[in-house]
Amino acid sequence: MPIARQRRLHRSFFARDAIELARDLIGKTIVRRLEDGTVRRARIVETEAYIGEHDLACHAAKGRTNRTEVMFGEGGHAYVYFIYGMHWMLNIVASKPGNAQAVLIRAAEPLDGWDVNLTGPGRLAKGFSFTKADNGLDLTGPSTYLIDNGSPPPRIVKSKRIGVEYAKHWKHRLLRFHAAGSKAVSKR
DNA sequence: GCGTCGATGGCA
DNA sequence: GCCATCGACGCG
Repeated sequence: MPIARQRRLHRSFFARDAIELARDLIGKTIVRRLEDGTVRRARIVETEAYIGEHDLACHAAKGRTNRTEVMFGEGGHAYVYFIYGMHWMLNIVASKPGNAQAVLIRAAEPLDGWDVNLTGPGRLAKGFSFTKADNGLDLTGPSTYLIDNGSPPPRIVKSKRIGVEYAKHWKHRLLRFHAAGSKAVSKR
């Protein structure tokens, strides 16, 4: 058995359409170094694509505001927002500057024996301690980044995005992706 | 195991 | 007023 090569994901990986990025992020590993030096890692198993100002489920449909500003910027940065008065959501900005797309990270499987529930976007952000302070964070930087561990990509299942009933015809689009067979996929 | 409901604050 | 959610609760 050859040893799988660990490859860091660079800017070009993120500077693509959110649909492609959302698919390709399944099976990739998030790595986050905490202030005390601890490293936490998890394998992404569920994502959703939000594909621009025309997508009524995408926050960028409201135009360029203080909240959505980072989505209009360079791919590979974190778009972190607060919702329901208590939850933070981690998104990864996709595409090129001016094209406001992002991928919501909905669930992951903790690695290295880390005992935490990362099933659902609120729990995932909480587990990794993503907050307002991380909005705009470069995810190709030293503290938080993604890697491809070289393992074969999982079979991917497509479905409708969760919680976007308000988005007119956009609610029907199959823009949610998850790894087939993972027990860590959010329940709904 | 399921459906329903309340929490709680930023946002347009 | 709504929301890219979660956990608690009641059911029988």
